[in-house]
Order: sequence, then structure tokens, then C-alpha cells
Amino acid sequence: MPVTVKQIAELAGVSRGTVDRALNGRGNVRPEVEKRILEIAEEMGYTPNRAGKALAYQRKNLSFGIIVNAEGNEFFDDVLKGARMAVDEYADFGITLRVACGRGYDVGQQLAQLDEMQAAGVSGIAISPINVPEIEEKINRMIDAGIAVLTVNSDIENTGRLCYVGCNYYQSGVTAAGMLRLMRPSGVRAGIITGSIRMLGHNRRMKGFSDSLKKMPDSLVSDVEESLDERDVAYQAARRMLTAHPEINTLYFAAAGAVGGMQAAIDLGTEGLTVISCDDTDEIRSLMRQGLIHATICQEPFRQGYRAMQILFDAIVNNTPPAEEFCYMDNIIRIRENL
Amino acid sequence: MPVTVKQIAELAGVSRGTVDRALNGRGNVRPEVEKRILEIAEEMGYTPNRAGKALAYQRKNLSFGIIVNAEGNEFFDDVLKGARMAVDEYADFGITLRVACGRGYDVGQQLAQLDEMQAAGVSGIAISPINVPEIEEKINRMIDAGIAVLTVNSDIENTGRLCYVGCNYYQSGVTAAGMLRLMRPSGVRAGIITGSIRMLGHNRRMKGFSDSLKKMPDSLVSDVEESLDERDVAYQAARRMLTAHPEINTLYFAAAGAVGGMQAAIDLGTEGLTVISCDDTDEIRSLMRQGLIHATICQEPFRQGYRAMQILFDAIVNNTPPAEEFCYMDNIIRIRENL
DNA sequence: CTGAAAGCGCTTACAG
DNA sequence: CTGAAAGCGCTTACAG
Repeated sequence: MPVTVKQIAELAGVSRGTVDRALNGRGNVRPEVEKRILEIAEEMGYTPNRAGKALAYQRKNLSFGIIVNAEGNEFFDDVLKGARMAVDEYADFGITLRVACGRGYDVGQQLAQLDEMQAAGVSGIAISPINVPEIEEKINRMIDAGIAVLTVNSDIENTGRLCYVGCNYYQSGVTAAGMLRLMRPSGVRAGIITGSIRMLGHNRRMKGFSDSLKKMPDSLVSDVEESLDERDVAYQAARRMLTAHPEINTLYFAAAGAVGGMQAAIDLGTEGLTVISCDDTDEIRSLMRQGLIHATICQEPFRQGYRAMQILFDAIVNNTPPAEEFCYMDNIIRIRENL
Repeated sequence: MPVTVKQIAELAGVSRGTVDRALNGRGNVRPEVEKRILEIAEEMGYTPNRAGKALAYQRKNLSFGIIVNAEGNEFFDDVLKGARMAVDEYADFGITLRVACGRGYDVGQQLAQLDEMQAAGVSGIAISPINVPEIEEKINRMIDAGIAVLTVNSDIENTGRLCYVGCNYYQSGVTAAGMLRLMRPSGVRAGIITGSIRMLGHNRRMKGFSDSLKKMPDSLVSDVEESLDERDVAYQAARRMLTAHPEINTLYFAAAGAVGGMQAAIDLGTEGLTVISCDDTDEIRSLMRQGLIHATICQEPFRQGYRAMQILFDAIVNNTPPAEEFCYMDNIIRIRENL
């Protein structure tokens, strides 16, 4: 039989209200009384009943926010779905979710979104931040104001954010190279199409990839180009790279841009070309079914959104901050057969 | 603002008790009153508040059961962990979990475990059933007695079980062959070590594997042996097979038995041998780190247990039977780099 | 067939 | 600094 506030109150000879104040550090309890209550709770192994808590929370009207820099982006749609699913499960606490979608790394826009969230009175925010000092400062000011903030999918330094939830980028690149180790154990001449060299995560992926490639016999990275996550840019970049480097026998798409890049490869001939990409959007799945992309390394976008909200909930409602500063998703290998 | 029983009661001009009876089909409500209540609820988009429900359920002392035929088995330990995690999340409903572990496919033992569960008054059971008529009948009698039953990890036919939760065995075999397609695109001579040819799942895996192999140029299954999930049997089987078939260049472990089987391969020489296994126990991970097993296809054991309890909960507490008869896990590819 | 009341566990506004 | 009481939403034993 689980222990309740009522039982602790009886044992301590005080009212349930006092037990609540002591247990939750709300103050206004005589120190020696507080101490005794905490001891009794500890001894009896008290854990709050979630349902009781939920019902009482109904009147608080809490809300969480999520800010992702990606409008009409299939990947972030999944992150949002995960976040919605989690918050739906907290519906009995009367918690709601505010969503803000940005586009094109517009710092002013993201600052405004943070302001709106604060004005709306959210208790916690998950954000995929643009990595610039203005955002850093803004995040720190919101934390000072008592709002719980964590980063999702991309991280930002010098802030008091609770934790980072997202891809283990370095290991993602290592895993991509691992597939190559099995498929093309030597003589790799890799061309990399990254998103932006200003994106920390993309660089970590490339580092993991090239560190691993160095351990394979006679293998090296021939060239790197940026796609800026734009289809046309990716097309031109891949075309330029494949033309300038006819020795390239392997393409690694370390970010979005696989669709445009693959079109260039198709135009120039894909014979003997091994291709690894990231994520599994519909277009990537289609290229895999055609046998043009051989493997893709995914990062559980749904679970990123889900976990982010779970961590905010634990921090805010259960007063339990995350155990780890980095909450990494699994790097999931998909090939045609397990799409 | 979500709709509550109280609001429906006011609109319908009846008491909350009557609304509860109508909404949950408990009978004792005048048909026209019931109809009106259901209409109002429908129209207002009523969904029961989980916390309210949980608190009221505290007094019911429900319990669920799980029966897995595997004592001291690392794989099933994960299934159990998942089940415990899910039931912990239902603690606020006062629900508890009963666990029964069997060993060695003992039908009498499993029948006794089912009896115990029923005597203990569980509301639902997840079972990894031994596939024999006695168990079929027993399961059907328990369902007749009002207990919700579902199968986990292995299935059984001719029963009224709610659904099956577990590996998509056929696709697991297809995925194993898919890795071969990338690593050794032609000339495969495969030796298969299965668990038991009496296990439906193992056979489905082999079927998926060999169907896929047939589509690869100059590739075929050279031989099949059973391990009966025993290390020594697996060792002898692999040794016999590799000796009799020196042309074998690929080993596929379609069940447990990889550890014993790999020892035979090591003793006879692993040069040029490609090895695919199932699951990722500690011993398999160790063989992968040594580069002896190249890829393993996993089936999310933790999630199997978790989902099984979730489905029981939905069926029993929310009166919502599972949407699908087959709840398949993802087939997760692991290589050394993403262990 | 129906309603009023109590209770599940936690929190809070109010009174003292 | 503390307690008594009400309330969150749902269910049920009891009375009629």
C-alpha cells in the first residue's frame, strides 16, 4: 500500500496542509516540524500519487512551449508530433502546448517567439535555438525569470538550459562510416554534402565520419560542399563536386540536401556509387526503394519531441531535473528492407 | 476547457452517477435518458479525465499478469523491465503486476501459472505461450471468464487473444538478408542456425531470409541446423555444418545460439565468413566488438513488454481494444558502431 | 431506474 | 506558523 500525505500527517501529528508545505518546500513550516515530516516521508518511502497531483494541478492552467526553426519541414513535423503526444498524456494535469514555427534562421523572429511564450506565461520551453549570442542571452534571461528551458535537436552554449535532447551527431557520422566499413571496406573516396559549416551538429557528424574513415584502409574524404538545406544549392554543389572529383565512389549526405544532390548524381551516372544519408523523409525513402540511397542514419525525431516534454514535465511538476545533461537518441540504421 | 461528467449531468438534467452509468454502459439507465446523455457527450467531445479515473480506481486494486517462458534469460529480462515500467506508470490507478517465469517449455508449468494468475484475480495477462492445444484451450477459458489476454513475443492460434505484440519475424529475416545484399551482393552460401523448427517465429525468420536470398545473384542456403537455444547444441551443430559444407561463407543465427555457434566457427577459422545474428545480448555485443558478428537484427524487447501492458490498460481501463491484431516492433539493425 | 453523498490523494485560499 | 475545508473529475455503495 503506497504511503499518502494523510498517513504522514497522522504520524507527524499535523495537518495535511503542513505536510504538503514541508514536502514541497513551500516555506511557512517550523524547521523542527519540517525536519520530522521529511524524515517520516523518507522512512515510509513516500512517493506522491500522480493522479492526486494531476487533479489538483487542473486549477493551475500550466502550459509548455516548443519553438522549432522549421516551417513545413517533414523532420520537425515528427518532433512536434512527439511533443503533442507527450503533452496529451499530461492533459489530466490541465497542461497545454504552445507551438511556434520559424523559418530560415531568422534571429529576430526567434527572439520574438521567445517573448511571446514568456508573455503567454509558459512554465517551460523546448527550443531548437539559432546559435548566436542574442539567443543565448535571451534564454538566460528567461531562465532567470523562472522558466525551464531545454534545447532540442540543436544545442547552444553558455546558457543555463536544463539539458540537450537530440541526435548524437558524432556517433551518427561514425555509424554512417560503419555501414561503409561493411559495404566498401577499402578504397573509399568520399564526397560529403553537409548542410551548413556554421551548424555545430553537421560538423560533428562529418568529424565522426572522417575520423572513422581514417581507420579504413586507403580511404579518405575527397571533398566537402554545403547544401544550405536547399534543393537547388545541393544539386549544384553535388554536380560541381562529382565533376571535379571523378574518383569519388561514395556520397555522404550529412544533413538535408540528399534529394537535390542525388539528382546531380543521377544526371552524371550513379554506377558504382555508394550513398549514405541522414533521416528518412518520404523522398529519402523513395530514393532508397529505387536502390539509389543504400542506407540512412535516423535520429528518432518523434522521440526527441516526446522526451523534451517529458523532461520539462519532470522538472516542473515533479521538481526532478534531468539526470543527464545530454539526452541522446538512438542512431537508427535503415536500409530498404526495414524502412 | 475539457468537458466533465458534471457538465454533462447539468445539461442532461440528471445526476453525475447516471451519466457515469450511461457513459460506461453499466446498465440501470432508462434507454431514452441513456441515449440523450451519449448524444450530449458525443457533441461536446467528452473524454474522461485520466486523473479523476485513476483516483477512483485506487479502490479497485486491479492487477495484471505477465507469463514468459524464460528464467534467467537476458532477452526476457528486458521484456519484463518494459512491463514493469509501464505498470509503474499506472501506479496511480492502484494497478500492480504479477510475474511468472517459466523454463524449458514445460506445458504443465505454464498451465499452472495461468491458474495461479486467475486465482489471484488478475484483470489481464500477457503471455508468451507454448504453442500447444492445451494452452489454447486454457487461454480461451480464461477469456470466457472475462480476463483480457494477449500474446507477447510468440503467438498462438485459435484463441480469442486481444492481439499479438512482438517481433515481425518475417521482416527480421528479410532485413538480415538486406544487410547481406549490401555486404556480399552475390555468391552467398548461407548456413542457418535456427532455434527450433517447432518454433513458428524462427521459421518465419528463415522464410524471410531465404525468400530474400533467392533474389540475390548466385546465392542460396546451404544448410540448416537447430540449436534448441542451448550453447553446446549450437556448438556441435555449427561445427558439423561448417565441416560438411566448406563452401559456406555466411552464417545466419535466426535465434539464440550465436555464442556456441560462433565458438565452432572460431575453432574452424572465421576468415572470409560473414555473420548475422538476432538480438543484442551482452555476449553478442562482445562478439560484435571483436568483429566476429557483423550485424545483428534486434526486436525491441523492452518495448514489447511496455506495449503489452499499455494495450491491456487501454482494453481494461479505457475499454478500448487494440486497433491492430498484430502490434509489430521495429527491426533494429545494430553494427559495431551503433551498439 | 435514479440521486445524494462519500471517497480516491494532493493543493490552496482563507482564517486564525 | 498551522489547520479546516473545499475542490480537481470519476466511481460506487447505499437509499429510495
